[in-house]
Amino acid sequence: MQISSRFTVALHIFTCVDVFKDQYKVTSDFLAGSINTNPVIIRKILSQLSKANLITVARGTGGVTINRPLSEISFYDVYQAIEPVENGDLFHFHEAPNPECPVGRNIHKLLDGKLKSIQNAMEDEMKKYSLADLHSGMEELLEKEE
Amino acid sequence: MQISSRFTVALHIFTCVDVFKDQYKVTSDFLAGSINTNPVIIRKILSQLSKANLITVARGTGGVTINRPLSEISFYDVYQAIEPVENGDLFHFHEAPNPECPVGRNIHKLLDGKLKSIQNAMEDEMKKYSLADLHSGMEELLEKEE
DNA sequence: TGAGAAGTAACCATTGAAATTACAGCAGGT
DNA sequence: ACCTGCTGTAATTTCAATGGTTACTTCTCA
Repeated sequence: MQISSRFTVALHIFTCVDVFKDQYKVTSDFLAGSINTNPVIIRKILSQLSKANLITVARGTGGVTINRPLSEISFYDVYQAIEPVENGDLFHFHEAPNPECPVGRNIHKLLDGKLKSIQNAMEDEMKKYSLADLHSGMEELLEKEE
Repeated sequence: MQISSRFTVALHIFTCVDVFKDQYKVTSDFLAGSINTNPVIIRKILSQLSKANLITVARGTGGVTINRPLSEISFYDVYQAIEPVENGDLFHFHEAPNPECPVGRNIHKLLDGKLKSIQNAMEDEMKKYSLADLHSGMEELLEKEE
């Protein structure tokens, strides 16, 4: 099982907006062209990002702007805006284990803390990266191309 | 998106085998009763675990035994046995970004390392927990019940 | 007011998870 | 040698989520 491509698409969107914001008006069609998908898919993701106050999408005229300095938007912020994780739990349990079994009625108490710490390890690492890292990383890559 | 319940079910299975191995023959029906699911689901998971050499399932007579000391089976071992992650990559990309776009043709180079480190953070944390922790944890919980 | 763009509803196809039924194959007890 | 209980596994079904697509409404600016 994988985390849906919407997360990496969102990072792709931010990178595009950052790179092209001065040369082009960055619209959903423009982004769909770079990512090679459908504009409606992009709009749905843009909608999630703007509900999380990370970006502003101009109605009518079109175009995306980023609401905060790049260094103040982490991968985790993007992840949270995009992934509708149930209860915020990464790990899924089989519902309704048997309460008459000593193991069944205690399995949550046994596992919850440990699983949470695994999830936290991942999320904490996500907090270490920001869109500013994407900015500098992309600059380097583009220089190398020349 | 969540990691499938097969992982937590597998941990539940190990706990049951450990707790009940001396009192009962632990069969797929027995396990299905504790977890409250279908025996065939259990057998599929048992099949994955035995292919990974973590357990042995007795044909004919039935019953599950764990192949190694509990302290030598980590959550990560179980996770790897259970989750058929494509290429081992936790994060999914949208296929075929536009190679004519400077961002599109560099997005993988830009993100791959960072995403890998996030995945590694999770997997490393998984390696910190073993079935021995489940054994001691469950003992504590059962004592409290009395 | 018209053009371009976002918002969104309504579909559809595909995929994977989980459940279920059915049956063949195996091993131990009698 | 057979019966019983259990595993292995195929086939099917249901359900939800993802991703794609079309179509239409709404908005803003020139």
